[in-house]
Amino acid sequence: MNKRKLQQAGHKLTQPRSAVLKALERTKRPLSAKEIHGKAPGVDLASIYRTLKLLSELGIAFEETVENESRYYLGESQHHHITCQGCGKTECVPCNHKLPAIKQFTNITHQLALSGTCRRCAQ
Amino acid sequence: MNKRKLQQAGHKLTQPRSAVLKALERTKRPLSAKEIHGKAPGVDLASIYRTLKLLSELGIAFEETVENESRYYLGESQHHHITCQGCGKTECVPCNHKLPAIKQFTNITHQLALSGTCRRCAQ
DNA sequence: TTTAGTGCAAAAACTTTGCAATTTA
DNA sequence: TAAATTGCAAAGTTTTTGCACTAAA
Repeated sequence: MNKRKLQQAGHKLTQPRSAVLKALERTKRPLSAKEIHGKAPGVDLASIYRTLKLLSELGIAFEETVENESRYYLGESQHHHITCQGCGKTECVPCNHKLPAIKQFTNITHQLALSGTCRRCAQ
Repeated sequence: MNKRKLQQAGHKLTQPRSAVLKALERTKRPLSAKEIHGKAPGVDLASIYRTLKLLSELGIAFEETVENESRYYLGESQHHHITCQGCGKTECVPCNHKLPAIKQFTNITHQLALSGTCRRCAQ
C-alpha cells in the first residue's frame, strides 16, 4: 500500500498527500500536476508538486515528460505510455524492451516517451 | 547538407538559422535553446526556438527532454544520449533497442531519456 | 519586390521557494 | 508539543506570441 510506504519511509500521511495518491490511484493514465490539482480540491498546487517529488524519490510514482510537462503515474515497476497525437488517448506499454548496453555508466534509469496515431485518428 | 534540406523544403536560409545549425554541428551533445543562444551571438532566443521547432519538423534535428528542458541534436537518424547525474557528462547511445510491439498505434515516434552514474562519479 | 523571417517586448505555462501558520504523530 | 508539512504569494524558468521592421530569394 502506497500510504504505508510513505509512513514507513518516515513521512507523515497528510490530507494533501492522501488526495494526490487517491487521484493517481483512480486514473489509468499519467496525470500532470495541474490535472491532479483539479482532482484534489483544496490542495495547493505547490503541495502537489512537493508530493509528486517525494513520491518519485520513494519509487512510489514515476515521472514521464510529454511536451515540456511532467506527468506522473503509480506502479509497482516502471512502465510506459503511448499518447495519440490526434486525440491524446493514452495506453500502457510494458517496459520489456531491451536497452542498449552502456558500458561506462552504472545505476541507469530511463524514461521512454512514445507517441503515434491511434486507429480512430488514422482514418 | 542540412542547409540545403532547409531550402529544398521551401524555407529561407537566414543568418539566425545558419547560426543555430552551426552551433548544433559543432557539438557532440544535445544543446538546450539557451545553450544555443549562447553560441549564436546576436540571435534572439525567440528565433532560436522557432528555428528548433522548424528543424524538428523537417527531421533535421531531434528533441530530447531532460529535467523539463528540451535539448536538440542533429542526426541522419535518431539516436539517444545518456547523462551522468553527477557531472552532466553526456554520451551517445545508438538507437538499436527493440521497442515493444504496439498494435493499436501507427506512425510511432519515441524519445528515450537515459541517466546514470559515470565511472568517475561512481567512485 | 514580395513574403518569409526576425527582434523586441510582453505574456503564458510550468515549477520552485520562503515563511508564517497548521497539522500530524 | 515538536517537527514536519501546508498554503499563500512571489519569483524563477522555459517557451510562445503579436507586431512592426528587415532581409532573403
